[in-house]
Amino acid sequence: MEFDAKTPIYYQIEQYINREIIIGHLRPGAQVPAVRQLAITLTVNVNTIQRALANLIQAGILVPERGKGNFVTTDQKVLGKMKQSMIEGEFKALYDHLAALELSPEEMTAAFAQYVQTQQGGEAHE
Amino acid sequence: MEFDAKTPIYYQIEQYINREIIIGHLRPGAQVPAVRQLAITLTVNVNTIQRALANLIQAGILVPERGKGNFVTTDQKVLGKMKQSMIEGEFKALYDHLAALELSPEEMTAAFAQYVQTQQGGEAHE
DNA sequence: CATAGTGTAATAGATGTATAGTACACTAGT
DNA sequence: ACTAGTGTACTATACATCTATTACACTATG
Repeated sequence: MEFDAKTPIYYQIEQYINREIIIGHLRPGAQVPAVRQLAITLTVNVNTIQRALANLIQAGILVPERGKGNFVTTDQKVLGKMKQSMIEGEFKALYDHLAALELSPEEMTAAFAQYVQTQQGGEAHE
Repeated sequence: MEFDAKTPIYYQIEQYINREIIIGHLRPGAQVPAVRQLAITLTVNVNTIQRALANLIQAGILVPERGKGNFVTTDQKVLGKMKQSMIEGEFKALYDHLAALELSPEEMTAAFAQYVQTQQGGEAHE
């Protein structure tokens, strides 16, 4: 997996797992791949996986069962909040930066819509 | 100034100065505040300022004059590219993350437009 | 109870980031 | 010349992040 060199890997893994849950690749109650397996898949050290999982456990998104593994919570309230904060976080980052560039709300939406347009036409997924 | 604890301060300062240039607070040819002054204003160490400026100089956005100070380039081509990549970078980050959440292009633009709406109503600029 | 699969803990070392402090070099004004 | 204002360079220290490695604890299976 590719990581942004400017942000901690453990944090990017947290968000990656959150996305896997939101998409449905990891369903509520499902077992998360073993830490040693994740370490291989994501090409990072087990400790880094562990740190990411510890944060997700702390947040109640994953539930650990000793000797068995880590499982996605079935608490829909927690999952709903997580999804909300994930998406809002993305929007807020863009909004704040565009606001710092003194774009009006109309300009923001128009500019982003135009960008999405360009991505649709020239999809050159490498 | 407030910094995101998850990304290097020097990088956030680079982007801050880029924004100041785009907005027009720093015009082409204008002198950037002295490094020691910036260190006080942004409440960081001089070395951190220095590292950010070094990157901007490397990129041709700032032009150093020994003993005088650092100045914003008057090369419109360089400034244009910088502005373009700044805004595109913001869009790309959001687009990629929303795409990872398997939102369609229409859903993306609609969701962002809706978010901007919510920001307009409840503007509690502190 | 032995074993393989899980998570968990602890240590040591490398690297990146940020701070603190000192020193040097160039420019301009007096 | 002196001085004050610039950038620049270097060392030392502290902390966060990541890796490598080893060890331990719990669960399930045979």
